[in-house]
Amino acid sequence: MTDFYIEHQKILLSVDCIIFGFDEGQLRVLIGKRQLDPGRGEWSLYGGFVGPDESVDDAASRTVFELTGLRNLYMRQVGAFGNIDRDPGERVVSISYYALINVKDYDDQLRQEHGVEWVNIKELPTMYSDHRDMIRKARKLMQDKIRTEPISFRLLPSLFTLTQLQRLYEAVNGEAVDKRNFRKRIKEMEFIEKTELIDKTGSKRGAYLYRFNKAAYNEDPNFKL
Amino acid sequence: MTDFYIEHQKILLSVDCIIFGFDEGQLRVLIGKRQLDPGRGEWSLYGGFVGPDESVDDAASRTVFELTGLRNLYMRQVGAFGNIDRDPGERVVSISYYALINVKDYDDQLRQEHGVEWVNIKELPTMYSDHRDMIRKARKLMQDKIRTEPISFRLLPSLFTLTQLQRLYEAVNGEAVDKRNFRKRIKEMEFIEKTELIDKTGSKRGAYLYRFNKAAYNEDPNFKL
DNA sequence: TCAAAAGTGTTAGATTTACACCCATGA
DNA sequence: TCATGGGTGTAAATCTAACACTTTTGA
Repeated sequence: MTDFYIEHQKILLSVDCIIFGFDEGQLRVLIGKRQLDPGRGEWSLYGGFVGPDESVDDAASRTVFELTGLRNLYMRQVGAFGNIDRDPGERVVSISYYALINVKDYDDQLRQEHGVEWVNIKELPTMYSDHRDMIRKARKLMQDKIRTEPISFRLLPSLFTLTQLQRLYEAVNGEAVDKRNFRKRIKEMEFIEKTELIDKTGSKRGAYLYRFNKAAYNEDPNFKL
Repeated sequence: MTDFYIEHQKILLSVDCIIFGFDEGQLRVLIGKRQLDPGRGEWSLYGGFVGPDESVDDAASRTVFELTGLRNLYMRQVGAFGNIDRDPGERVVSISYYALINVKDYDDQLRQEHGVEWVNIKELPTMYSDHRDMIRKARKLMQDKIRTEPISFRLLPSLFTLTQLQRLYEAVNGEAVDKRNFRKRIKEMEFIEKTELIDKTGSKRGAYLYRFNKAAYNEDPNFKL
């Protein structure tokens, strides 16, 4: 490879991952105490550096896989964060991504090994560098997406009740919605299929379980909430 | 500065700028023939490298200033483009930004000196590397923003007619809108002020000129189109 | 038997869309 | 005088938001 741009300086590139999960009616993010200097001990996102032989997207996927053991998650880029002094150690430009996971898919032992915790998005602590900005922006992007694309199901088990789905929307958007109006809109989307299965964990009476039919969605992708 | 992250490799970081303008009823982008190898002669966005002593945002502003001589433009990050082989010369990760300018503010001689042209967004040629993807994504982001924030005025002279404003929306969104309905919505926004001035360049009868009152907007920022 | 969550329709109000004609002027 | 773009209102249709009671069942 020729050095076409030899006169320009290179910069350290990292990725930081905002892992969203939904549990106990709350939207949560995986964060942990930073384990290296500088900033050791501060609350931080999980991240990594971009290697010379991987795309930035791949670096993000790899990092999320290291942390969660999960692949093929819904992931989107949040943006590049490039202030000069954003990293107290050295100039590092970071590109952050958010990912959606079903918390039940995440092995709790693996979580503990990485020293990360599920923190309610409404109760974020002070965080290292610009990580709080990253989370704020990721949340905003995710909110916008979840209204127009059927990605909410990535945060739920493959079978879910309508109440679970509603609670998820409420947690993401930060406000309660009317149960009847919500269900009315869900009924119009044929790719959200009612099964004959009943979930009895959430109530005595039990609630029907629904599933997202991806093939049906692809045939008639009209999603709006 | 200590080398905390010494084991990691650095990467060349560039910025690429999508400059949007509105002229003759068309949404246009500034592009030029690439003047350096590799890819010399291919249609390309104007870009630059991120220096060690500037933030990525600053690098983008600087690059846009080099090209246009304009500062304090409305600029937003489009995202990081980080495929390994996106640059045929060497590994370069690029962060793209879009900017909105009033074409009349851009000195045409400066334009020619840089060898860039205003190209209709609907008639983009084949472009260098992933620049077309950048433009597509920038346009999408801009479309979303222009519905909810009063940034359209950045693409127009400070005095404009309602027909100009309407044509701009039509060009950005790619579809015609009803004149009466459009004007009805404009009238509801008090920060779009009618002046007593008449523009006679667009018609024999002449049309009232309007202006965007930023202070009034800040007091009651309810914009929606 | 009662507490707790599941499930179900209607109506008023607000918003959006469709639509057609007269006006002023310069060429 | 006529071609061109400027300017204006109303009504139907659609969408949104508000609202309350019955059901089931385990404790």
